[in-house]
Amino acid sequence: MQDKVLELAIRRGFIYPSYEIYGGVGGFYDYAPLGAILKKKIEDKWRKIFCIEEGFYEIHCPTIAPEEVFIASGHVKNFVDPLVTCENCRESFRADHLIEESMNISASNMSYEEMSKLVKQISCPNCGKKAFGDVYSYNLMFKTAIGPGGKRTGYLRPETAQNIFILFNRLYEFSRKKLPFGITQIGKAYRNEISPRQGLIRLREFTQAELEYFFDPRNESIDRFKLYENEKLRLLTRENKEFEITAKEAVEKGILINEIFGYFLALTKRFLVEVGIDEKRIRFRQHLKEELAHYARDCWDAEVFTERYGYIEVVGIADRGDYDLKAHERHSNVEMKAFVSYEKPVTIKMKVFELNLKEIGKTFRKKAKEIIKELENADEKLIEEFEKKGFVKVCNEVLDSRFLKVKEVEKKVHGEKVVPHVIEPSFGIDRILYCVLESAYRERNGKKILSFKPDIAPISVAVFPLVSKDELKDIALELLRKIRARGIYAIYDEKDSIGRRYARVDEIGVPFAITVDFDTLKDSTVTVRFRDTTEQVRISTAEVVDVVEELVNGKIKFEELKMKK
RNA sequence: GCAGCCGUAGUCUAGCCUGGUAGGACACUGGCCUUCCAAGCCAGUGACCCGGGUUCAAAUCCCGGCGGCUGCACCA
Repeated sequence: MQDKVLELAIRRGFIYPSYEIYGGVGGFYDYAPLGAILKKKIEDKWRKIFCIEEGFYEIHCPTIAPEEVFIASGHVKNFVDPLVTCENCRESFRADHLIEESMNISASNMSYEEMSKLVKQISCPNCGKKAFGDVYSYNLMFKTAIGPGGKRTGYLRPETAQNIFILFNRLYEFSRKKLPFGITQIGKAYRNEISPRQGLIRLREFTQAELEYFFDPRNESIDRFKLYENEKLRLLTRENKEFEITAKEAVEKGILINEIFGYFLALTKRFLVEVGIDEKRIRFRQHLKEELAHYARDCWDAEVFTERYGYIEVVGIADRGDYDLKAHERHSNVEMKAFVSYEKPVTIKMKVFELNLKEIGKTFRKKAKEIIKELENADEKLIEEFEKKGFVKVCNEVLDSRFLKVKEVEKKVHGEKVVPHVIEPSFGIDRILYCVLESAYRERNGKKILSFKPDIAPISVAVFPLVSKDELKDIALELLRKIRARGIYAIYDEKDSIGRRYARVDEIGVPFAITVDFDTLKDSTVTVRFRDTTEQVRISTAEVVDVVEELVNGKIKFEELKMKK
């Protein structure tokens, strides 16, 4: 049986298992009407915190990419598990783990052939027989073909990040060629999980919200850090120590390697709290060395404690260093660097080759271009060699003083090119949405309530006539129209008793209900009811739309409204 | 991917062993009633996961698939 939260989410239209009429497919969920609004509100909260307030911009890119992208990024090679299956009992194992455990040697750099040989000597931990087949790789990326004929291999992206790295030069230009800058993307990513389970926790198609923060590796401070430096963070370090500490202290003590980590951990916590997750359930866990992704130098996961699944990872904040930009530089032959100016230009004396281009051209013809390039980029070693021997060998040609000589030049250097480093907070929106649902779930007298924050709830307001009579209905419908005109999601219901209608909207987490009753006809006031306490206040029909808008936006709280009245 | 258990309206479930008209509760829809927290009355919609086999006859027995749960394995 499915758990209560998932059951409610499916029954009341937050999510549906996908492709049900054809038997369903594991690892895919539809966002139903209420879930789609909830997801959008969570994403908009993320945009507010990680884009608008930070001055970072969001981009949207294709979800299909040509093979080259993931060859460069390392996903084709590294996004795989070497598996081996016992021919006797059909049990599958990670081949490298098997070898490491039973032979006590490191298998991380072994080829599949080597592993296949070794694995034959190992008894199956399940049935005890030596019956392992060959080691095969299982790549978690979905493969597809671009265009007719299947000539060009493509993959569905396993993370949104690569698109941003590929666009580095464009985005650097857009950012007025200044570090640091941040670019975000909210979009779908795909991983062909071996066994997706646990509802929204492990999906084959999921939504990521990612920020790539590009910075000069020699300057790891971040101005805005002081805004969040006193935020308390619960950390679980690689050494398995768990404690609470302020962001500032964690950086000062070197637990977090720089202010940027401190800043994004604090910002992440703020986001999770603002969508309605209890801060007591949030912790940041540092990845173990062997757990790190192929691109990561360090990584802290934000984990949320759930009743259903225990601690689950909802955010990964990774220091990707210069791994990705360098990888794409190498594979695409496009330079991906930022120019960082020095505070003052530096004058340096250096030796360079002065070339006799005419002579080189005449002598080496077509090869000249290549030779010139080599000599222009010559390093100290080569120049030294020339000074010692009187000639150098470049591109298999010998060049002596007829072609070049050494001269000393003074150069004013204004700065240098650096490959920016990247710190990447990456959010799993679907998992966060589950945490939001679970955090909001309550039971009251046997009735189920989703106690969303007012600005996160999919439907913000319900409007009811106390009983289904025309004179009350007309007023209620007019209020409904006015509320909707403000861009607020509102619903109307006149069926069944008022108590039943309150219960119905409590179950989908509508925070406020307006009821038109017989007093409304006398004094033009209506009641506004708050979901979490069932308390009511009377507000004039003239004011109620403004008041409700403030309540929904969180500008005032219901308790404050109650005090005023 | 392996193993065990499971799959009946929107939900929870009876029926399955022992083959023969699939029953209930809640929810939902229409109507009546109803002056604030799942009231009542009347009427109604709605289901055997898919495919194959056995049989005169399959929700029920058998096989395969799909899906779910649990365990193992995996999870950047």
